[in-house]
Amino acid sequence: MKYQIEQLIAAALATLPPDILPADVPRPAIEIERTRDPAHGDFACNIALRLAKAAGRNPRQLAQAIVDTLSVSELVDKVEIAGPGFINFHLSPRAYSLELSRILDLAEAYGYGQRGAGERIVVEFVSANPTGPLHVGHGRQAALGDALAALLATQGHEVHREFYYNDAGVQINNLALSVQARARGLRPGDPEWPKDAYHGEYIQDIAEDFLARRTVHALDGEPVKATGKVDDLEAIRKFAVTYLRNEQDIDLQKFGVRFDVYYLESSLYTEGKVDETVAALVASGKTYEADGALWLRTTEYGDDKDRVMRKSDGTYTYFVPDVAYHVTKWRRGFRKAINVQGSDHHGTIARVRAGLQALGIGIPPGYPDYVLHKMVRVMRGGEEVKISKRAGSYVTLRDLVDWVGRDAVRFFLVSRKPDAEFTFDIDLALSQSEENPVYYVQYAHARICSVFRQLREKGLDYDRAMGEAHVARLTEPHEKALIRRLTYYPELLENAARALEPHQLAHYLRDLAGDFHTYYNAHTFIVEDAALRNARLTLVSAARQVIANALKLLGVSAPEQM
RNA sequence: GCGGCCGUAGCUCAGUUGGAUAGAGUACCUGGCUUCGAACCAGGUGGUCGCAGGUUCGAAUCCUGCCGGCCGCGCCA
Repeated sequence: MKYQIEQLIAAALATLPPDILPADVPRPAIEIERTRDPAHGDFACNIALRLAKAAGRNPRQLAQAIVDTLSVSELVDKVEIAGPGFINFHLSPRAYSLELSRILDLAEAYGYGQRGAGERIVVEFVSANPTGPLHVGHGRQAALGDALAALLATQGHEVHREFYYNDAGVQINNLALSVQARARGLRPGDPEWPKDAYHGEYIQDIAEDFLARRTVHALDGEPVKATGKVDDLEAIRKFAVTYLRNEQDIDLQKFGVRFDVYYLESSLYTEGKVDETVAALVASGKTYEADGALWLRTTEYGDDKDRVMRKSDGTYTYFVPDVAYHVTKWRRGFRKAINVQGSDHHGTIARVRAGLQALGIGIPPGYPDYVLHKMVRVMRGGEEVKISKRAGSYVTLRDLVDWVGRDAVRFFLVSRKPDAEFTFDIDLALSQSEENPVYYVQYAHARICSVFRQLREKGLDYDRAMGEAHVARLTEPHEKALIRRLTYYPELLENAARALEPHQLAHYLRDLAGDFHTYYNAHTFIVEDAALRNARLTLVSAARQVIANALKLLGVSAPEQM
């Protein structure tokens, strides 16, 4: 609908005589906005305000000239000039009727666009190291990343959800040593307890299963059977990593998040991609040796200092496989890559991009994109619970989902801007779980389903054709407000996808549910007048559809009864 | 010190990529179930959009400076 209004304005501008709008006046992009106040109609255009100065005319006068040349459309009832020179469009009942029909016809696909058709995007998120259970920060990332991926898919993008495992390096070695220590019966604090070892209870669990020669397996790999041989550190490492990956798989499955690809850092080494990348960087001439290490001149690409690639002990720093990994994204055909990460990692952005630039293989400077989110602080009993794997005392995602339910956690974690800090008060979530906003939205959905159940109990049927034919009967302000909100949905998806802001979806749902509840309380749907009754049922049926669609994008259920 | 992000009602947060009178929830006060589900609705109280300049028809939004908070600044990831 917005697009059609835009076309009307564009056509009018093109036919304006030069004495009103000289041909040499630069034309800004036409912006069509939703009005904030229903009295201003449905859409507003500020083009006259933006052209006024260059055209040497006052905005209202110019707006009048534009309105005079607008062609007639069945979608538009009335066009007005208001305020300093806005052109306001009031849509016709016909326009509303057509859009409600579209919602019911397209059903699950309503709101989808084709802006991203053919473009492959990889969204990387969670990417937790397999050194411990997922914590609530990972939960925020999972909720954000999954909703973002779903949002991009609505715009026609071919989206891949990807999880990158840092299953190589120092931390994994620490993990193996920790499990080994536990398997030998050591405890934290013992003289022989390894430095920097993980203390969490889960280490003990892994050690016990390793000694019991249990078999574990991760979603994408072969089962691994524990040897039970305490001196075989490599066997312990393999078992522990698979064990923890499986634990994370379980958590994510419970959270309703799936990935298309699990990418293992270790595979970058075994497949030679790390060596390949290092060789290419050396060949590029952007590296140098100093202090026994190999450095990359990342400062040439905006980093604030050069970075070590190969340490003096011969091993690589983490950012080398990171660069190699992003090369694979590019080579796998993803011309756009979005990484959802904690903002505490923002320092890595410059060096990864620098590495990709130094390779000179045509990757654009802004590749990959990042959505950074602030950490989640957890409060319990009025005190902050420290999030630390090494300390082993932190709230896991699994705990949270068990306590307040998957729907509430997902909705809650995605409902605010990623770059704002998030305080998750466990006591509050527990004690007021029924006041969580997610129930407000789900209740609207269940209530609509209930209306149709009531209809059947009264021996009536919903006649959609009759309803669509009488949408013009929906003249109450509450009805128009609900229709306006529903027809905004496609624009919302487009805006939220472009801005990479899934939280817009949560706020929209809250508003939409509010519009419905208000309407529900103000008017009875199941009335004697069949034409009006079916028109109203058409409206709430469309509302149910859009609520269900939006909830699905967030990974939240849309119950028919509560 | 340098860099990134944030600062909006008592509290938690929105603000449609610069628009019209800054909005929700919560808390507090008042009212609404003989009715399609009260897990709901209606009304009220509540603001120097951190501070000060600048840009323009127009600023919570963009620029500069300052104040305050979080994070990062390793041959850790």
